[in-house]
Amino acid sequence: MPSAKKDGPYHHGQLRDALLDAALRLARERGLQGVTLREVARTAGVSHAAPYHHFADKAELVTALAVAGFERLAAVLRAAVAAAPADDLARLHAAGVAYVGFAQREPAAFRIMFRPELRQTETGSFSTDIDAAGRRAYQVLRDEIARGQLAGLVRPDHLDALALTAWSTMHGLATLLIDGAPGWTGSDGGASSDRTDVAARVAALVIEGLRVRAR
Amino acid sequence: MPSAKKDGPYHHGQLRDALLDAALRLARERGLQGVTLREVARTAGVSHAAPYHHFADKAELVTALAVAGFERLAAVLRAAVAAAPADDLARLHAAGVAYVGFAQREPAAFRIMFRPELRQTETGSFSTDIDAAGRRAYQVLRDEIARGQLAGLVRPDHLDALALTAWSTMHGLATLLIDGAPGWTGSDGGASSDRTDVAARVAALVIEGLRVRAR
DNA sequence: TGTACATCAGTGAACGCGCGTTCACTGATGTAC
DNA sequence: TGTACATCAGTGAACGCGCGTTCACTGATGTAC
Repeated sequence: MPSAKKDGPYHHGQLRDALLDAALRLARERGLQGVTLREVARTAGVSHAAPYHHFADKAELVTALAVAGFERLAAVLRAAVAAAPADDLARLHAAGVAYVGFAQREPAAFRIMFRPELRQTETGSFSTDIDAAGRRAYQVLRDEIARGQLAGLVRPDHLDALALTAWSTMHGLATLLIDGAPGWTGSDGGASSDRTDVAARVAALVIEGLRVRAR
Repeated sequence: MPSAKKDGPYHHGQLRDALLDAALRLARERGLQGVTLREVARTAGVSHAAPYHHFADKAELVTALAVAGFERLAAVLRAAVAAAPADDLARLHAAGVAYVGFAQREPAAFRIMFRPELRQTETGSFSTDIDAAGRRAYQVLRDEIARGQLAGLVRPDHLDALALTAWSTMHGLATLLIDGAPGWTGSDGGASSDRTDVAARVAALVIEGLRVRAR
């Protein structure tokens, strides 16, 4: 037990970040309904009123968490694309696999990012911040498909229809894998290596559908 | 104001069903966090302790809601398949479009069905009932793909990999459409007819990927 | 056809709980002179 | 280098709230004889 935590200074210094960390940890360990403002403060070692010096209310804290999640996702996708060879549609495939990998590595963040009640304000509109952060992640996928079209590998259909198809597939797979798909039992009964394989197979199949017919 | 409701008999008679109806209505109108046992009872016009004569606890009520949802989904998919022509892969396409249509018509039920915290018991295992009901819905999709393989239209890959790809795509599209996809703005800016079109286009594209290459 | 009685399906008060938020406060920090 | 003072970032008590669940109860129903 670190006494530094008990005897810490009156001013925390990094409380905003510490609260976000604590909230994410709670989401991971106890699920989304375990993320309460009071418990977040407790976890960060601070009184339950302290967060109000950094966030207007609970919604603002959770929104910040979602924005940070989308930024990490975009970074993961960009890294995957950059690491893959430029030939054929390997980069698009890598982005798809990375999307599912992110969801599997950070299921709590992934759920927060797409939970509608966390994105809608009381008036029913959407948080601009989350929308912008989401756009930056979507853009990575979209750009790779556009690149594929220029290279003559992807059919010249409407770009957003193609991108939405690819996104839907990987998004659906990610949610089914992390939330459990009722009624679906993996072919191999859940071998541990199965999951990354499954993302690669699914990504390959959906890319087949986007590909131009005549090679 | 129907006096029949005020002067109703002491015994309700259909309380179990009335509670499920009330819960679904609340989910529709106020979101999932608006579904509390007390409010459900209030909506059904009954005291807050009455539900305990029909459900062991809140989780049991919500589980029943999820099971009913999967049963309706399976029925919708079967109907769509039955109504479509048997040629080519029209039936598979119809099932895909119907899946998204169900989610759009019943977003509240759809969310309940796939909410993991509603399916997991305290011990971490899954509700057998929900799993069985989910399997019946999945089976419709799976059967159509198997049929496509027999007809030589779908590639002879592992059946569950193909079915998971199709399911993932339509499931992902459904969730992105009903929960809002951060950063995605539909090409047409959200024309009302766009949504059913988009499901048809996406379904067609993913089916392309499942199709055998050499015709 | 009546009556006794078990069972079923409601009621309403009460329990303990943790939540989000507000408020007056206090200790620490930094800046002007 | 010191001192006054504004500002910042914490504290802890308190607010009102609605929740899930339990309990002793009571009214209604159905069955045996």
